[in-house]
Amino acid sequence: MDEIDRNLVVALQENGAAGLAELSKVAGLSVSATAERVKRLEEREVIRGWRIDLDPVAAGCPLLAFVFVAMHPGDGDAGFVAAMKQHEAVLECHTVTGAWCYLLKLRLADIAGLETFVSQAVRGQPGVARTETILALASPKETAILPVAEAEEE
Amino acid sequence: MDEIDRNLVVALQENGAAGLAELSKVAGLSVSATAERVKRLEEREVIRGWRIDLDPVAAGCPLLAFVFVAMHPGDGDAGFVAAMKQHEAVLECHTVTGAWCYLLKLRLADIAGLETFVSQAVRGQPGVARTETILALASPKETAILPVAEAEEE
DNA sequence: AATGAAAATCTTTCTCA
DNA sequence: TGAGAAAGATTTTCATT
Repeated sequence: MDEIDRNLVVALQENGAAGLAELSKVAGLSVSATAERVKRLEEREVIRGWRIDLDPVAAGCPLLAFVFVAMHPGDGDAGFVAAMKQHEAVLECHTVTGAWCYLLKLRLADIAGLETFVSQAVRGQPGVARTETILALASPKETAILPVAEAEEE
Repeated sequence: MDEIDRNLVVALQENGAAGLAELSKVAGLSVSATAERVKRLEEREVIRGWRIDLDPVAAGCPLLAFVFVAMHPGDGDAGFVAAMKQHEAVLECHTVTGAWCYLLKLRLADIAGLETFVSQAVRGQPGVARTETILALASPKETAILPVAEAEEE
């Protein structure tokens, strides 16, 4: 990750459909050298994949909720984590500091779907002790674009 | 958003670099008809943009934190929201139900950066009454791939 | 590693249904 | 709105520095 890779990655986060002609200007390299750079970023899994930014309303999952989960101590959590990974509605599952064990980020069609999901898919899991559900009423900002640190050689 | 659009969007969420040849198989249409479909999905802003999935460690922002923010009543929050939108470290800013006003999702380089950011960029904002910071210790799942509901005509 | 040009591939446009 | 073919653009490969 030198300065050129950094510039490429910043440009591709804004516009993943940018062509090599455009990217070569960003990189200050020829088209073929730029293509080689992008290929190596993929090989090193700095770029893990290519995605689209999809409108959640159009996708039919306008409801955004966060769910804190506390587990009974002692029981392993592997089953719980595996279950969360399987559900499409679970966009994120983090282990967290503080009073709770997990924080989930969910996207669902509506409140009825949330009710069903939390009571069955989450609270139905073995080991779950308590949950707390928080609804997002609005999202002034929601991006997957990461801040990219200044270049440090790798 | 008919069944074909839905299939296209599901395929593109998995692989945004899929070519029209591959997508036309998914859609069950010719290449040109598929190209027209994708173009219309962009025009209708169902597809809002093209992105890469970037490794946060390689990007230099391995630390993930959630920050709850309570505001003093009465003061407008427009300034706070505008400030959060400007900061790259703030990936998400949601207004939420419950005891807090906002939930922020932050990505930063390290704990020192988090300390500085929360005390200055967040707690330094006019109107902020209290904050609570939660660290993610691990993220068994973190995706931006949305669940796409069964087709409903638009 | 990078360049420039040739070759291969993919996307876009256009006509017709 | 879709299919197929031609035209145009882009990506990939390769020889060279």
